[in-house]
Amino acid sequence: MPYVSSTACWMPSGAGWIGNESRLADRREVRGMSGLQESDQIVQRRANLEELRRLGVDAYPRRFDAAAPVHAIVERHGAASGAELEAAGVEVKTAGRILGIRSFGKANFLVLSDGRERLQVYVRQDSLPALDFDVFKLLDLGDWIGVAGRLFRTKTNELTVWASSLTFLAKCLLPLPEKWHGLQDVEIRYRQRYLDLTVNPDSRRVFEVRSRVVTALREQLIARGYLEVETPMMQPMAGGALARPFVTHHNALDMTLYMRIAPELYLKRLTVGGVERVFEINRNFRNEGISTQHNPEFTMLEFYQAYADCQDLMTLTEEVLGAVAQRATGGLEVVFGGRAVSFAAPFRRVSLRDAAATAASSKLGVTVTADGLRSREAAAAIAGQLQLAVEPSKGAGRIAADLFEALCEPDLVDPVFVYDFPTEVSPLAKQKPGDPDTVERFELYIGGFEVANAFSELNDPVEQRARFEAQLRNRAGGDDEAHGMDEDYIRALEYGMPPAAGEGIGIDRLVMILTGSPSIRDVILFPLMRPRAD
RNA sequence: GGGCCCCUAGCUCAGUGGUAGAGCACCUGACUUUUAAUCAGGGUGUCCCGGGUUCGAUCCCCGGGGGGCCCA
Repeated sequence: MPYVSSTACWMPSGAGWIGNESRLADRREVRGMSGLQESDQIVQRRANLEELRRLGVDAYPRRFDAAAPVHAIVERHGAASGAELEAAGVEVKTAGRILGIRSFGKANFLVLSDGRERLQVYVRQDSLPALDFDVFKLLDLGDWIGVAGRLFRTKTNELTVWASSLTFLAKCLLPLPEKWHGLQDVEIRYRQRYLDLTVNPDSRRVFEVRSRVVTALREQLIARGYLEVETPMMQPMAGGALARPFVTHHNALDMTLYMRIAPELYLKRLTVGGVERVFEINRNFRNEGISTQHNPEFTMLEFYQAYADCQDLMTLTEEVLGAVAQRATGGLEVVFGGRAVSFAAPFRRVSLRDAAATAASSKLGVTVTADGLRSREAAAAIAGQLQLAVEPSKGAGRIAADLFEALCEPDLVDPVFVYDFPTEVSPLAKQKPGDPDTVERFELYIGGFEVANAFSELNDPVEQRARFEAQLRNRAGGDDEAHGMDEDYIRALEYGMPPAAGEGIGIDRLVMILTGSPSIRDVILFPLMRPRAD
């Protein structure tokens, strides 16, 4: 950062400022000596700030009574003709950041933005108090101002505020990205999201859709009688999913804590406690790689419903996601990755082993059936053809799940429920009657990746202990994502958990699809980045 | 973790083994309904960092940093 050296602009007026000319001269000297320098644009902006203070203007005032935000004015009067505006004599008072200045001497135009809409302001010397016009002359792109005046339309039919007063609200000391191309550099867009939001209107829209998605999900569940709760994000052991946790430490208790990888086991404890319908929307943390579909912290909705099973949740999911898509985007159809995606119910349904067997048969030219994948030898042979790692600790179930991921996932664009998961990869789900190798579980795929995961919850404490013990054997066999033994959770089950089904929905991925965003980092305001070595 | 690609002005991007350019932004001037305003003049830079090769490196080589995409 070349421009952090001077603190002069933060000092009270006159306390340390040495004037623009000498400042410039100073800079030229400094350049050769230390390498530290400020661009002319920053010097100019600081000079304008000091000049404002010299005029007696409070450069950082407390408040401003904006009667309406810019977007409200545009929405309310955007359709009115010039004659209608003139007849009505519409006075407005609003505020925002200046994103454009077109100056003609005595006639001047500003573009004022509230982050959602832009509104033109007409500034002419003979319509403003003298001081306000002096302030106008010192404005830079990016400054925050308040404006009052009458709405009219220019010769080119642009809705415009004819300013009768102009109030300085805050200074922009650093130059903004270019107005036409916006901010393209994804690294700056993620690291300095405020700049992205300032100059790229599409970025703001993504996060407005995201907010509507979360609101709609919450409303859908509350309307169905669910209770919203918050459960621990720092846990003595990280369970409820197969993933590596982040580790931290509590000093006063001198104990190791893990950032949660899922809220599942706590929400199910609430089911034991008689909360028949419960949900939580919050962050999970998984210590794994970063990709266009993975951020180390991400937002999940998890919900549990007593007396329901996996099948019930398929229906519920179709209803809820349809309502969310409608609410967030205004329709059931979106385009993701250049392909149409429809949220219209019913969603297609296919069993995991069927999907894997069909894909293996057509893509690899082998003959394999869903039942064939129950044999470890058959499954391993196919995995070998795909150069997938087949560790000795992996049974037929894990290999079948690997095959499904490798062969099927990218093709699942329209929503599809993949059901009947191997028990081996589902330590918390209830087995199918008469089929101990398979659990009542589905994952919902949209746009080529997993968006939701649900199952009939295993509530038999003896079977749960056996599943945890199997996981411990996987861990001993080298699987560091295997689940640990959670005695406290088993004790809760021993008190009796009603039959229940539960589901998790990845909010970030759902928003990616609904906004057509190719990377999860486009829908997370501040994605994790390596720190810059400044 | 592996492969490929990127890093040049505030931003968007060109470019070359001879110390760097355009558009916007910025500065000076003109202009009373413009809107990517226009016109005239002005280039504002640690070419990501550190080594190496070379008379000379932003460019070539090696190492490092940050980012992107694909794969695991």
